[in-house]
Amino acid sequence: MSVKTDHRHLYLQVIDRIKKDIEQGVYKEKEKLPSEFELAKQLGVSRATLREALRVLEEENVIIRRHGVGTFVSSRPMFTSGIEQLSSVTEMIRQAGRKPGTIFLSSSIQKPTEDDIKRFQCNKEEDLLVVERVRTANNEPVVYCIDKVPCKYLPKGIAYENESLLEILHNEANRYIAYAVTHIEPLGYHEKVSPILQCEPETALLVLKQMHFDENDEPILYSIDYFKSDKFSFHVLRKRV
Amino acid sequence: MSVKTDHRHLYLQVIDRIKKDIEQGVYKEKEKLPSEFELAKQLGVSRATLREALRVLEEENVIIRRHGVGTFVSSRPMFTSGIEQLSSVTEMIRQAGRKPGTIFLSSSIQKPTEDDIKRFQCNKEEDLLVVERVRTANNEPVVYCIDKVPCKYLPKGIAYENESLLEILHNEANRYIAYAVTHIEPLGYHEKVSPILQCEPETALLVLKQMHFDENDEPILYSIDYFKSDKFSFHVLRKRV
DNA sequence: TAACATCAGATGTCTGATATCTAAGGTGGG
DNA sequence: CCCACCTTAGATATCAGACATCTGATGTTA
Repeated sequence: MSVKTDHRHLYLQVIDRIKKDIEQGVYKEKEKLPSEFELAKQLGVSRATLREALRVLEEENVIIRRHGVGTFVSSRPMFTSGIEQLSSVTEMIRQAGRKPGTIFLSSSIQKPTEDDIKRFQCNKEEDLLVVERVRTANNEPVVYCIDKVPCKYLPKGIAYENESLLEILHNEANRYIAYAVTHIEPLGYHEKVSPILQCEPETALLVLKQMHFDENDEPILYSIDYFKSDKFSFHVLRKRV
Repeated sequence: MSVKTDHRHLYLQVIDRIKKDIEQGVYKEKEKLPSEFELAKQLGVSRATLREALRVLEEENVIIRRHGVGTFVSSRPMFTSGIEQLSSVTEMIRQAGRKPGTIFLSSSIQKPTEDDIKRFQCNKEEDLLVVERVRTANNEPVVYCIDKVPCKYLPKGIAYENESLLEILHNEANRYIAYAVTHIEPLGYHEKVSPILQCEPETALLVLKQMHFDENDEPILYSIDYFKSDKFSFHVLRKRV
């Protein structure tokens, strides 16, 4: 084990450990895991804690459990990718093995629209910072972004040009974005955006409109991202209920 | 309690019970739930079982737990809707309060393509049933569907025109679709599909390409659905990892 | 008034037990 | 030889009760 102690809850560490073991091939697809008793002993945790971790992994479709039989690695474990996972555009580009970049277009202070007031649960006099950017991969424009965030969440005199907004919110304002509700729309052609992204006429756009919340469910950031569909691909795991 | 005993696992019943209580307003948004000890006593289960249920509910963003403080109803509990939930197109239309219908275009037996072989893990001589349909809402075409399913999963001499494919697979072949991996793409204009759906030139399409699996992770059904974007809206809850 | 100490109550974790399910193997009658 | 039934080992499901640790509130003291 490494020297640095992990202060996160035990069951989370167990989840990560098991995921890592599956990814690294310690347990292969469809293979049976050791029994709960045995696995708990190996990991040095109680069976109850191990079971909480397994319950989450089952929920995430990483493993399959059968009463009286055993626990198996799902034939299609899905850790990564997937639109359900919230990651910054920068991260997506980097994971695709490209060099991320940003072209800064504009930033302004605006009053909220009717929809903004609903979204942020704010009053109509509150100031919003609106930032307009183009994200590039290997210097090629791939995403057009508009971000709106109430000024009260931001420290004054920050250079939005360089850092990621998520990072500024986290580091400077101590607001950690925990999840987002994302609306998905297709767009054939956009008078302003399509030329910016140098889209061929037949290239459609995928629009993600996202309301970001922090751990306390406070609405922090609203963003609209236009993705060039020939450069990005999204997928979702859909479960029957 | 009802007479019929519930043979599903206890923790699943607890999950449903708590969800129902939240939906029916027994516990309101942001409200604190009883302590685990108290709640377990109320529900007549052990604390360990209750905790497994709470762990899943936390994973689904229905509740928020804070060590040493308590368990709270999320301010935005999301049971329903959302693209992560796998439901048939018929169901979507019905939930939107419209009358679902189907226009049957064609069905044929085809040999699998290269991609199909990979998808279904079948050999190149296996027969696939390919069905082509248009789904309507209040008699207006809204979705164009192509479904591919290996013939071996289907009984012979079935009328695909009327029933849902998912239902046929469930009732006749005893194959229950448990989940699907869905790829999302935008499409500006499709030479064949756009006219069928009577799309205005500026109306883009959202394409969902879905590989459906049963409980044993066997690939059963591949479908491509073209949604008119002005009639359908999708959203996803994205969590940070 | 501000920093510190204490305490109640909540979630986190552990231990060890029993209940129930499943697959496999044995056993006997046909 | 085969099939139906029984038994059993081993796995997950659930339980009960204990202790550990964290958090927020309250009280105390310099």
